[in-house]
Amino acid sequence: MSPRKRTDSAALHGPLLSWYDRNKRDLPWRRTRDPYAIWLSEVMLQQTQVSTVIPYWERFLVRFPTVKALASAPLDDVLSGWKGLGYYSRARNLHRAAQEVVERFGGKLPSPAEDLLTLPGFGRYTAGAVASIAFGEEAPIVDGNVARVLSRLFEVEGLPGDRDREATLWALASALVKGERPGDFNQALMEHGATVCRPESPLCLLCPVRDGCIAFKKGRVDELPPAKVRAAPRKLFLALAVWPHAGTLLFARRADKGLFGGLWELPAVEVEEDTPEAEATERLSTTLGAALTLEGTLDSVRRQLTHRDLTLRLLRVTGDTRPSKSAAFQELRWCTPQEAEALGMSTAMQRALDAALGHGVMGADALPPTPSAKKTPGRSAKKAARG
DNA sequence: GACGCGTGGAC
DNA sequence: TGTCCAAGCGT
Repeated sequence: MSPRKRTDSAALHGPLLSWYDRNKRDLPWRRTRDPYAIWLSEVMLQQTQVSTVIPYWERFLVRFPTVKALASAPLDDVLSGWKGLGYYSRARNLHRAAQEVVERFGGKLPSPAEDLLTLPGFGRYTAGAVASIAFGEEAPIVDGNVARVLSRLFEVEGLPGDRDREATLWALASALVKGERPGDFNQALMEHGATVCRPESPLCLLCPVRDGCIAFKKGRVDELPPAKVRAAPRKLFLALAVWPHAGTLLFARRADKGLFGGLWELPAVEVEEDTPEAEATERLSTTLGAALTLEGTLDSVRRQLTHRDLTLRLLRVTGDTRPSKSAAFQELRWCTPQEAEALGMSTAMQRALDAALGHGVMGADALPPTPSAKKTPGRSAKKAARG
């Protein structure tokens, strides 16, 4: 690090911190000093917007108030608490990490960041965030916000993922965080990126560190950082078995790895776009180890993920022998629609289930779909949270 | 180092 | 409606 950069670092720390004190949003995890609650917020915020996280964070803490409570809860309950939040391996890692914290550290999150890094789900960012915010350690962080802010301030070139670029950003963040209130400073950097130094139409006129910003000086704010190149989503077609019996439907738990890992679903097999329904039914029969009869088809449910273009085809089936286990799934279970609400399930599968129930597959005397399954809750809370 | 992994909001 | 994105981690 050159002397020039050190000077810049010192000149940025104070202004960003005092800007943060005046302008920070009132977010619920900024009202606690509980390391566990702060940790939870950091995990939920990975690749997820603040407004989405707020209601999840609050509900999750009511349900699992301490590390020990989380560690002793069944994974199914944890995944159910995570339902709809996405990136479900975060929930599995969080659960495993809580158990390790109990076993290895007596139920209290360890410090420094180096120790946190040994726990599942802790990468360099999350370890630095928890270490600085919860424990006051001078640990650097670089997330998408910080990368953008520092790229502009210091005119850091390179695409996201580039080795030299990442090293430069971490070195800058490391130099900058030295000083008073490292946790608040790290949050100031992110808050600044989220609200002022935004990806699109940054508010440079309101920027507290504009005078030191090389990109602003050179008119390159719109060029830095370069947008990451995103691969086109691949198409994925799944055939789902909708198998009603005595007020229940058959559900299956997916393998832990991969898409929707460990979550429950209407039993699914991957098919091709042009796979005939009869053949899809055959494959479901094989997968479930039970002879199925195709009774009819319901609509398809489409769902756009970042990396997948998902089409779920609902096949209404019956069979004489009802399986209770299958080699293809971790677990099978016959559940009423009400019982299914407590299962960890992706939003995509929830939509498919809602569609099936909406078509009356349970028969006339079945319960109607519950209101909670129909629309996203908490709209007003989300709006209020935007800064 | 590249890729797989979700979702709802913004525009 | 389509497109892009947002406080990363694991493999």
